Amino acid sequence: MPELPEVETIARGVHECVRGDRIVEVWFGSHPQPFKTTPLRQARGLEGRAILAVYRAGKHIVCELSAPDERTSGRGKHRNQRGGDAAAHDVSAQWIVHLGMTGRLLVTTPDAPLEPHTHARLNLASGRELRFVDPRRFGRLDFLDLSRVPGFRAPGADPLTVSGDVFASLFHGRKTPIKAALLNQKLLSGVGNIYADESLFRAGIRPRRLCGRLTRSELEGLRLALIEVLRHAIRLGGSSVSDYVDANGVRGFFQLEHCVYQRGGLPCLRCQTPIKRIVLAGRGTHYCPQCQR
DNA sequence: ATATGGCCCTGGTTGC
DNA sequence: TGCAACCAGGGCCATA
Repeated sequence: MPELPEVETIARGVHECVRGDRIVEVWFGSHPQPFKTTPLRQARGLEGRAILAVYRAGKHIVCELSAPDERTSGRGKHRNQRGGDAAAHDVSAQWIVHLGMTGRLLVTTPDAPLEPHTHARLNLASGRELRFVDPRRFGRLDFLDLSRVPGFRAPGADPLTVSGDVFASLFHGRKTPIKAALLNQKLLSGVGNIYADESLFRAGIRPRRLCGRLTRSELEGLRLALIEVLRHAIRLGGSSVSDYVDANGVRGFFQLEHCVYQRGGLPCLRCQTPIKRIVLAGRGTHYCPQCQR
């Protein structure tokens, strides 16, 4: 499941591949689930725009788009080109991609074999193609016209840049287990099941501990553990569990460094105690009963 | 207001 | 061996 490190890796890869390219033609599949904005509105909105930048916001991928170039948008071909590219670098729309559980964003050539469950194909002026593939259809696509709505903002703080004070205030006084709070995107945006379990292990904190009962120094330890885990995972290109690959179809390697996630019953890498698996907030949760208190 | 549980989906795994 | 039941889970929604 793509979380912060996987989304960061994909966004960087897509950015490198398609920055400056222009969307010439858009094809969308017939399943309605992936579309927050209707496919027709998204397709009309996307065509003719240049991709200025691609970046991660929480678990979302934001594609920043220029105003449409009337020459390539297919409509308004007869208008004059006064102004030309003057506004080409102003962000006037965003395409938002959330990968859900099994979503992939791939840069391919148009003749690459079409994978099952391909829901979106964006033909680019360079001849490349940007594809959204998602078997389980938990992913979502959205188009934001910035002349009508504000730009995308992640619902919570970014785990990599949040200060110790803000981090502590997010969890202060809450009566929910710390693991559930880590998964709450309105508090921190980007942490999912893998990195919640891994950061709690590295911080030595049991997933069921209530937020309000954690000391300030435990919270600061958790923040630093989280940053360490996320940065390490980004360096290794993310965790390839399920079918995660980056924009070029390359797998990550952080799954080889997991200490607890999906290691239920196996010996703790630090103390050999068997890793426990419980269900918390509806999610499989893994921890070492010896190392985590 | 805040926390919990059901639901959407399909592919891989398990069990008979 | 083959098929069916089960499980995984991010985010959204209804409910307590």
